[in-house]
Formats: sequence, C-alpha cells, structure tokens
Amino acid sequence: MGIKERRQREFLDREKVFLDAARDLIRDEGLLGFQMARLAELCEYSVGTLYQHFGSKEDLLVALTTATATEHASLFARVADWQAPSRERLFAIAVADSIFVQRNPEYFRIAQYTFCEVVWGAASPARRAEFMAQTAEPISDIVNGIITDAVARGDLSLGGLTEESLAVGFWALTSGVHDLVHAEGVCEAYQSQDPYRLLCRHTNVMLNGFGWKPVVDPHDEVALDALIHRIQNEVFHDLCDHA
Amino acid sequence: MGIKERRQREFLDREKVFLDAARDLIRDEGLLGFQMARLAELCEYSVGTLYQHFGSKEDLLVALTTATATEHASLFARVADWQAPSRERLFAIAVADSIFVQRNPEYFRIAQYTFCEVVWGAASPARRAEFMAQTAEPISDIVNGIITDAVARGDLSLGGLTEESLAVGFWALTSGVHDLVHAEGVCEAYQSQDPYRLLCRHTNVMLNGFGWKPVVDPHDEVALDALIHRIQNEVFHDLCDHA
DNA sequence: TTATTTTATGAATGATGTTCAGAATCGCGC
DNA sequence: GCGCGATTCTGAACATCATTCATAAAATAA
Repeated sequence: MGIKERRQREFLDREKVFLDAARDLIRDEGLLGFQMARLAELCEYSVGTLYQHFGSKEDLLVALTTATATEHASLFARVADWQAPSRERLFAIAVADSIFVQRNPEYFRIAQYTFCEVVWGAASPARRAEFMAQTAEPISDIVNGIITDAVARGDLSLGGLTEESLAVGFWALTSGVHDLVHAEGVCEAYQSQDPYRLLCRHTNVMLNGFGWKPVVDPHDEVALDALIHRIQNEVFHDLCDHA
Repeated sequence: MGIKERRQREFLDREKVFLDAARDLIRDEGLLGFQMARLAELCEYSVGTLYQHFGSKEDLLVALTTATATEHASLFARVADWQAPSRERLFAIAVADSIFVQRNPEYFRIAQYTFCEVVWGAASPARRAEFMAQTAEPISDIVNGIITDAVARGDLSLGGLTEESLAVGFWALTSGVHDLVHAEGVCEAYQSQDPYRLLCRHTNVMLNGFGWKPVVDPHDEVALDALIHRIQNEVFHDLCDHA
C-alpha cells in the first residue's frame, strides 16, 4: 500500500513547510504579531489545512520548539560520543549550547514563551509528550551519563548528592544565562563579554567547585580558548567557521 | 488642595485592589483563563475603570510582577544591610530567594510569562521602566555591591572579570533554578531534594569555585543548615516560622 | 466513467481585549 | 440647598483573531 505512505510523507513535508515558514515569520515580525491566518496564507494553504496539522496555535508553537530542540539534542549526542575526559565532556555541553544558540538565535525567545503555562498548558498532551521524549529526556540522559561516568572513573565525588541534583546545577546555570540574554536591558551591563563565553567560564568555576578533576585555573583565558577551540574542532568541526 | 490628593490616594488603593484580585484569580484559575472582564466584575468595577489603571492586559501583568518583585527587592535590601562576612552575605541572597518563593509561590509562574516578548513587548514603556527602576536596578546594585566589598576586603579576586560578569553567574544559577521548578515534569526527577536547598548548595559550590573566602566544604550539610538557620534568624526573623 | 472516500477550503462563529459616547457623580460658587 | 461645569464611571458596541465545519474539490477505487 504505497499510496498511504506517500500521503503520509507529503503530510510530513507540508508540516515542515509550515514550521519553517512559522520560524521565518516569527523571526521577521516577532512572536507578538504571529497569526495563524497569515502563516496559512504565506504557505498558500487555507487555515483549515493548517489546523489539520496543529490542533491550536499553542500546539504549533510546541511543535516548532520541539523541531528546533531536536538539533539541540543532536549536538549533545555528539558530546556523549566524544572520547575525552569526563570534565571536558561536561564542559563541551556548554560549548554545544553556545553553538546551538549561534545557529538558532530565535530559539530561546520562542522557547521561553512555549514553556509558559499559557502556551504549554494549552498545547495537546501528545505534542508535549513528543517534546519530552525527543529532547528533554535524551538531553538529561546525556548529562546524567557524563556525571555517572565521572564518578565511576574517580574524577568526581557526589558527596551525598544524586547525579540528577548535580546536573541541576549545570542545567540551571545554562538556562539562567539564556534567560539573561533575552532579558531586555540586562545585557548592556556586561556588553564587553559574550554571555556564552561567560557561561563557559562559569561552568569551569562550577566544575572546580564540585572538585571535578582535573581542576583548572578558572581565570586562565588562554587555556579556556584552547579548550573551546579543541572542542569546536573535534566535536563540531562542520558547524564552526574557522576564521 | 487636599481633594486631589485624596483622589490620588483612592486611585492608588483601587489599583492595589485590582492587582491583589488579579493575583488571586491567577492563583485559583491559572494564567490561561485570566480575563480582564472577569477581574473587573470580581472587583465590582466596570471594565472601563479597569482600563483607566492599566492600558492593556499586558500592562497589568507587568504591574503585577513589579508589585510582587518589590518585596523581592526588599528582602535583598535586608541582606545588603546585614553585618556579616561578604561570602555569607552573597549566600544570604540565595536564602532570601528561597524565602521570597515560599511567600510568593505564584510569582515566577507569572514572571516567566511577563518577561516573554509577547507580554513585555506589549506593555507600556512606563510600566517597563517602573519595573527596571523599582526592582531590577536595586537588586543588581545590591549584588554588585557585595561583590565589590568582597574584593575590597580581600575575600575575593576577580581574576579579570568585572563585578557584573561575576554576578551573572549567581543570577543565572538562581534564575535557572526558578525555571526548573516551573518546568513541568522535571522536578519529579529529583523530588527528594527541595530545589531551593539545592540552590543553596550550588551557590556554595560556585562561591568556592570563585575562590571566595572562606572556602567551605560544599557537602557539609550540618554547616549548611546552621548557616541557613542563622540567616533566617538574623536577617529574616519575622518572615520564617520557627518550627 | 462513475461512485466513494479523503482532503482542502474559507466564510461563519465565538471568545476576549479594548474603546468611547453617554450617564452618573463630584466639587464648587452662589 | 441648588445648579452647573468638570471629572469619573459605565457597559454595550467594536475589533481582532483563533477555531470550526458545511461544502467543494480532488483522489482513489470500482
């Protein structure tokens, strides 16, 4: 029964058309003015067709967030496969985040909205489950895995915390930096510093604070640059422009 | 001309009535179903009157966030006045945050939405400026002040960072923990730990990572409890129930 | 070619935020 | 007290979108 499959494939293709156009629309005109009818018109479909794909506007936003977050998870997966000391692997998570943001500058602006009760709560359970399964779970598995491995290798001592609790520290630091970047009027205060370079520095500080070996000098900028560049070359070679 | 002043006072009182009722409404029925007409009805005023106070729904949400955040700033101000070593003062900021959250469990749910482009961008510049002046600036001044003082006293070395950059680390960690608390389905993963106790532990880890003296054992739970209790007693005596 | 099933359409509907012309109230001078 | 101008309040009317669904069109099967 090849017809059904073709239909399904075409349906998925069209969904991608809608999501890509939505991303463009939001980038160009902002979330504020984003309208379902405009999206449908831009894609040359009727609103009814758009609603065959997404049960609601909120559903579409969750789907859009999930689609982009899949790339996020795939960058983390590269880190998980990288052969390197545990500390460098956890540090590479911060580098992965910086690269992801550079490639998807709109993502966190949309995600911040998507995860508000108003949007998340109005999206369908299926879309929410899809997000959790495709991105939230893989990402936390990868981070927890690095921590477990670090303990097993003797690089790190949990000191009474669970892996998850420790992961929370890094996850919160990262999430908080994203918040700051998008908080209006805050970035000007430290405009001289790229916030994601700061995230890398602070990740090192936290790694040191946990006693994660080998402890490094958190103010050694040359070593920091060297490590970041090494990760860019070894893990994200194809995604970084080599100036 | 006392009449004008009375009028003004009554106007301000009524604004507080609206904001308090809005908070209750959102607590009981969620942000999702929050409607201007319902709020007006609940307060026994017409929608037109409500709109004399707030130019739009978004304006009201920013005002509501600002009103609550004022208490947040006042807790931080207590910390700034507290006579204690610099490290304990910065640590006390995390404790202040925990207490604030306990007293305003709805705050970050509303704030997350308020700071999204969709709401923040639609609010009036005046309301946004009010938030910045009343809470964002005082709070960052206090944290920066503690850091400056720590450097002056020799408890901390900036190592090439600015005060603001260093503050970003603590701010991001805290902000990220708030995000996590409100991210559906994430807290279950570490339900055994109170996330704000975890924030305190991780703040200590980060303080250690920065080499902020005196360095403490981040896994000493007894010492952690003792410090938290001391801060609750010395700084927030009236706000904590003493079980 | 015709019948049947599937899919697409977009005008109509519904829910809410917002406005504004008129009603009600207030303050003041007489 | 009373009347009048200024101020404030009111809520029905309006505007904007998200969403639906009866109908048309297209695709498939017979």
